Amino acid sequence: MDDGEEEVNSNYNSFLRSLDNDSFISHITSLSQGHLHVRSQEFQAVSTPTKAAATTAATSTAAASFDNAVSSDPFDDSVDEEALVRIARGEYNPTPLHSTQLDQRKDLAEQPQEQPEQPGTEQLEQSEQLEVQPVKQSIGQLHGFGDYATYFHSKHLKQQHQDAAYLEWERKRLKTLPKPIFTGCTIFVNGHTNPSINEIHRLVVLHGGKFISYLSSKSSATHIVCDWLTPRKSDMFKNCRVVKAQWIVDCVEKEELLDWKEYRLIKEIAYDQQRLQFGAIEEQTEEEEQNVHDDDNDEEEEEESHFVGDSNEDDDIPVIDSIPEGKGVHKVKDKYVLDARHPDFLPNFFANSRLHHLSVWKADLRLKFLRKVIKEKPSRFHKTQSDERIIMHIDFDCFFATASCLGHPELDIHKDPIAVSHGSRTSDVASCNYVARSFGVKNGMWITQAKQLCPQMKIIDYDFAAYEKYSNEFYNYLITCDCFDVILPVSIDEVLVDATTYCTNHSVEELCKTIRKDVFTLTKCPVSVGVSSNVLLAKLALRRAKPDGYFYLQPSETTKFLQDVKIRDLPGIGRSITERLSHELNQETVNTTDILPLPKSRLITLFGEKTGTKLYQYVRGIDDTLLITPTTVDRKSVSVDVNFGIRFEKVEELDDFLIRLSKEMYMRLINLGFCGSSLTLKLARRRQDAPINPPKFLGMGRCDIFNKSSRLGVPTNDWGVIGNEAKVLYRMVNIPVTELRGVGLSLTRLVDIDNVKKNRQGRLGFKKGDVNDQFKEFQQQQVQFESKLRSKTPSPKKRIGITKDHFEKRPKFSHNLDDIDWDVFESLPSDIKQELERELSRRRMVAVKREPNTKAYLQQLLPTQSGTTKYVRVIESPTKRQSPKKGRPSSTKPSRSVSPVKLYEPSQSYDSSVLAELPSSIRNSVLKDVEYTHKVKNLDLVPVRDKLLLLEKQRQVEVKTVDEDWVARQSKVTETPKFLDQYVSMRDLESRIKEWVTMSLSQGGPHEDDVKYFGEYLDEMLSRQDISRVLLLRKCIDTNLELQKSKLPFVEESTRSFILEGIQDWNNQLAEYIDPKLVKYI
DNA sequence: GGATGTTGCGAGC
DNA sequence: CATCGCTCGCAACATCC
Ligand SMILES: Nc1ccn([C@H]2C[C@H](O)[C@@H](COP(=O)(O)OP(=O)(O)OP(=O)(O)O)O2)c(=O)n1
Ligand SMILES: [Mg+2]
Ligand SMILES: [Mg+2]
Repeated sequence: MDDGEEEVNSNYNSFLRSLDNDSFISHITSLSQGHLHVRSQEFQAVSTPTKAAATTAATSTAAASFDNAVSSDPFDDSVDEEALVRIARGEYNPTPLHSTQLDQRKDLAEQPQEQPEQPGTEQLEQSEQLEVQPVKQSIGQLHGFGDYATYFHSKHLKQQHQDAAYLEWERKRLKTLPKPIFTGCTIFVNGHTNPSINEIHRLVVLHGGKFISYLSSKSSATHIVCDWLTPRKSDMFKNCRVVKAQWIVDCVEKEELLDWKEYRLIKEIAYDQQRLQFGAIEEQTEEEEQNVHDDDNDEEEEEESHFVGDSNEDDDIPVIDSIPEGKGVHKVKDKYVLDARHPDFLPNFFANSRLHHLSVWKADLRLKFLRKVIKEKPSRFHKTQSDERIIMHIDFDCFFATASCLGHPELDIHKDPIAVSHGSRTSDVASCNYVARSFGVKNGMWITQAKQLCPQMKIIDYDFAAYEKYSNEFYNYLITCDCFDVILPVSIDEVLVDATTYCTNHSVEELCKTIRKDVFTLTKCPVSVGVSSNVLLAKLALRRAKPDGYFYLQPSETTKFLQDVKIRDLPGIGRSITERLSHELNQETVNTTDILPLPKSRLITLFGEKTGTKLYQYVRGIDDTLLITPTTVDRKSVSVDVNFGIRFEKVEELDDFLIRLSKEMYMRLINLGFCGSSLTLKLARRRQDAPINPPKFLGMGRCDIFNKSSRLGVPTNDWGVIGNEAKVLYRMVNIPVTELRGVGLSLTRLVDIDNVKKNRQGRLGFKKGDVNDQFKEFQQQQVQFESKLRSKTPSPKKRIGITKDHFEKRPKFSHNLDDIDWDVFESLPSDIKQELERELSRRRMVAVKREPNTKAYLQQLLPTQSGTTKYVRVIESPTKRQSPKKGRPSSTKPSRSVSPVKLYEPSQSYDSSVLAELPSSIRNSVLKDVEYTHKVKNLDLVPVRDKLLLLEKQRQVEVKTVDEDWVARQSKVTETPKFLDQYVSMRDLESRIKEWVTMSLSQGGPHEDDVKYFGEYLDEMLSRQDISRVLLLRKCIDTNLELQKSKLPFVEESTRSFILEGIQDWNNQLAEYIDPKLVKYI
């Protein structure tokens, strides 16, 4: 609408931002003295020639409106033009609407007749024939109405139907059915198990249980059967009942439903597990009001007490997925929608946050590949670094979309437009396939917009477990195929490899083809490959390779290739630099060629030493980044951020949330083995011009970011310390809780937890009196805190309060805010005033504005020693600044002298330090005790400590030193299991197999025991999800048998038939012992 | 001028 | 009716001594 207005303001704002604090205040002062015209003068002076200013204005408006149109989404995937061209050429057929629908209908109609991969037993096949008709009909009908959303429901029903038929069949066969021990249980099997998924399926159904073959947010399982979980999945399933497959077997054998907890798979994360041991005694204490308020998982809670009370409730087994309604502080509209006030919000959020998963996956991968390097001989590293290298950048095509789609056989990824998303409206499109992209849909878009562009687009669910699985396959393959000097994971779907050595005597193109073919065979997901001589060019080549292709950018073609590359596409060049450059060059889009004329020195002045140099080199296709796997994990920080669902009304709600965040942080720290000594609280505050409710449901909208950090003194992972420090930090930035849209914690200055332990031990050894030690730390904290309080002295109110912080950090202003005449300021034109206010607020120069009743604005809620809480009113003063160094005598705090302030949540302070001293292997298992202590408010901490020490003693056997053995066991993905008690590489295994096959054929076939052992070995690999290797080894046998067969014409006739018999024997044994294990992976 | 802290940007996305 | 907008490192800049 009023574009002109917008334009001016946007530019005015960037002008304001470009000023340093001093000039900024000076600017306000001059304004508030009435010189309104100064504004435009200054403005133009800064933004260079007038014409430039005009263009900039145009660009930034364009950018702004683009922003609005696309969503306020921070990501910015640009359209892949190349891909669109391909699509237009028909290589990626975007089928017209009607024909798409027809195709779908056809696919779906056929679907029910296809044999489902899952229930592979003959019984099920028979049952299929018994009763499939009605189901088929119902599916057909649903299709008729085009209701694909319910398709899976009916698929589910179909399975139930099959199961019923199977049961019927068994009844006829056996005349009677076994005891229905699993009545009321709904079982889901995850990954490879022993017995197999099919067998479990059969057993469960046979014994009265319900079996489901996939978990969705809508379906619900009472138990998840699983023998091995990736760490990531442990996280996903941490609130579920995950049991080992043996549970099923034993239940069946004993003919009763055994306590699943005896078979629990996830031990380390379930806080409450240990409670059974205490529960009998302390049952009453824990159902106090504290419990209701402070519990992280009410559902688990109840369930546990049921079991303690004794198992008489087969019928009302709580359901894993059900969201607890009603109790506690949560926001229910029509459905269960939690905001950050609800205790279940956090685990739920992280379990479903794609960005969280992506981040964690990335970190995990780095760690894994680091370990690989440690294990490997370093020889490869020193190889010819100076030569021209072959760098490949490999990336899955629309990864989430493809992977999720594999769980939706009724959809055709090549024809149907598909997007992965949680919901509708303002839900993000995480990934959309290339058909959807041909309509203009992009990753990161909101559903509303995507639907506008492509109304028939199908939305499918996330399937994080699948992404992990395919990625695992992918990475394992890369390791296994042994062609790379370096493998550097970039993300879950993306990797950089150095193939120089291999390509000295192999064709690059062939390698690309092979990789693409193999990965597709393994995962059914296409990857694209970009190849060139350095990381930069490989990355750029990848863009051209997509989708489903490869592109080899020869060094000689670099210059030509770079001509069409926009600087935005260069790695390391983001939005900010792009904007500044387009401003600088006075043109809308900037190509690499536009930068060529600029001298290096100019780029350096503009963007700084490093960035300038990098830019200078990149536009010339130069990139000397060495592709070397880092050899050390030197993590610098651990952080937990939530910028979704943050809606608080009361400070206490935030306090509770901060504690929960700290616990999350604590868990991560424990898992990573770090303590840290510097804490930063990051807050996102609704921008004053942003609506209270941002366009995105429960989103953050446009915000200003505030950071506040403090030294903790000693490295810690204690959630009590972290949480309470966070509360203190919050009280130092004066932001009303209602304005918060995002909260994050970040711990830096990390120290390896074992070092902390070592230091502590050293100290303890010297002093012995550990409790005193603790107390001293405690006091020290208190002193710190008191001095913090003291530095805030009450003083006469100002019209606009300035935080003490401001003065501490910027004491040398020549222009003080006090120079500003606020009355004149108030009378400035409202748009200008607004911009100034926003900028003031962004610079944290304004504490609280427009809050007439700010008298109590800084309430300090602190737990006191007695357990009650006290409110301390603090009014910050802009005029009086204490010298921060000298702790001043305690004169000014009348209100807060009664009792010493306790900095910690009840519990925590003691046991956590004990915890830090435990060997990492048992640390996890004691967490629940800590949690327990907290819950029951057991103030007698000594027994807990004793208990921990005892536990440590008991477990001491398990605590191995770090030797070759240990290292080998750490990396599940990259290692092969021990073969005949030896550590072996894939190469070793392959040559052994060759030997074995050759040798066995001279004896008329393999020994049965050997085949069985081989089978067990594969099982072991399978349990590590190492499917590609397993298949490789299996294939290796075939290859060698083929090899022997091919030699047959050259041997004597008698030998020939003998060998043929041997081969036959091989095949028989493989079919009996090996292939059944693999059938579902082929 | 170096050590140290804070902020903003960019990478995954 | 909704939705799951995270996490890390580095470079530039600010400040302190
Ligand atoms: N705004 C975004 C962008 C990506 N992703 C997720 C989903 C993607 O599948 C995955 C990988 O990101 P890519 O950038 O590799 O995008 P795609 O793999 O989806 O597409 P392509 O690589 O073919 O461009 O990350 C996301 O959640 N949100
Ligand atoms: Mg991808
Ligand atoms: Mg990617």
